[in-house]
Amino acid sequence: MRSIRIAIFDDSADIRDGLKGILKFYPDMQVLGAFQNANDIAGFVSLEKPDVILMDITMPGMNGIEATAVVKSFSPQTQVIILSQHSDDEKVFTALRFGATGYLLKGEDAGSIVEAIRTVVAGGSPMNAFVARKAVDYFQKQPVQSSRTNETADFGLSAREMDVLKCLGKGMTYKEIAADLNISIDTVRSHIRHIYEKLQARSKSEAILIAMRKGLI
Amino acid sequence: MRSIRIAIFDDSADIRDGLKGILKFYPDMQVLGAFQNANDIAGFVSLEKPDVILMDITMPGMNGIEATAVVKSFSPQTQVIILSQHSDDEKVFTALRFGATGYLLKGEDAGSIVEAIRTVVAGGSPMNAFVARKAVDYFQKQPVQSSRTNETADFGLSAREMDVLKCLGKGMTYKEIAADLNISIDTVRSHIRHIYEKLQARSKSEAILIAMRKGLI
DNA sequence: TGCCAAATCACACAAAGATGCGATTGCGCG
DNA sequence: CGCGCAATCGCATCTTTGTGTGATTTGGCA
Repeated sequence: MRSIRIAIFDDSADIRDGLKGILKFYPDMQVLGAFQNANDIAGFVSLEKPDVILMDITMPGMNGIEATAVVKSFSPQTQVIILSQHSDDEKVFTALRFGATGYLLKGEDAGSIVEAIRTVVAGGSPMNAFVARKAVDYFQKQPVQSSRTNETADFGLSAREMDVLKCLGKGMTYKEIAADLNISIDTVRSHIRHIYEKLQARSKSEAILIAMRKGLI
Repeated sequence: MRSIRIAIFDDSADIRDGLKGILKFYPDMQVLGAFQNANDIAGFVSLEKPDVILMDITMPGMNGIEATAVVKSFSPQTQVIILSQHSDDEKVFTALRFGATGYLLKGEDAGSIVEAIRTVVAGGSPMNAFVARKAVDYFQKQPVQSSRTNETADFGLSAREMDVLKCLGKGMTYKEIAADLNISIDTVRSHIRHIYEKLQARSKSEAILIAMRKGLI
């Protein structure tokens, strides 16, 4: 069986060395190269056309997402597995849209990495479960509005305030929110006032950013 | 720690018994019941509100997808893991859209099932890699445009526009941005206008949300 | 060299949002 | 049974934002 030809792009030498060290134990995996940035990735992939690329998402210069797009344009058959620090990254979708096939989190054990490489070669998409959750949530756009109970803990926000906050998180205007929730625009104002107090925000933009950071939306 | 309360819906007695047999070995997993069809699922979930349901996708009477929708409407916090024979069906999307959180193939080993249950409880989405591939392919259906106006690539945004966008991404007002970048407020307006055109946004909130989704900030 | 695009600024007006100061209703809880 | 709080709504006022319609300068490049 032909060995799997792999390239690594990551700005951390530790990660690069770690990955190389792991893959060294597998005779059917051949590391073609490990690079600290993706600036010359076009030339490399068009020359080598690796089977799999392990791609860090944050690198100086060209980031992992742009790099993925470049890879796919020069060597469509190359499978890109993104390695990211966080799962709460909106970048998941962008990376997938730009052609990445797998999405792992740093800190997966060695076995997972190797398994992921075999999986992409076999035609699957190795996804960290928490990353996958982002994609799943994407499919479930419609809010399955639930508990009318006022014990929505999270930030002291009531259920209704959460409804409004979710609307803010979709970029809706006061008017749209009022229509959507079947209440008057003044009630929307009222809820938003309280949301601002509780989240210590001063504008819609701030409220959205805080809510996202705190995982409320 | 409270044990995880689980229900099983599958028309095959072998599968039901197999799953029960596996879960019996884990003291923190409690099987509330195992049923051969989902016809009475509404009453059951509204009464028991299980933490996790293992749901076969093909059952006589109500199928697993409809059943999932019912479950989520009566007990939104219940996590549904679909068990399917094949990964090559459309049903993946439908099931996810109707509220399923995990999607496994029959024939996963015992450890995977147990791990999947723990994963959904922890807030992740256990997905078989080949099922995940379907979802990934879905994201890649919408192809990407590569407009290269200025070298800042991403969305045709110029370097200065990116500066302004990053400020937006911090929740700053026009006035604050103007001060921060040492330009007049009208110049800020001007840049934001162009950002809105390029991102197809109509407000700060929308611009921020789009920019985050696309990985620009 | 002449055109273009980016960056800067200006003014005016309309729309949206933020805030201050209310009011009423209905529900749970001590 | 009264208290508090969530949810609803109203109005007034000011600030911020969005948009239409301009202008000037500068650097690149065909």
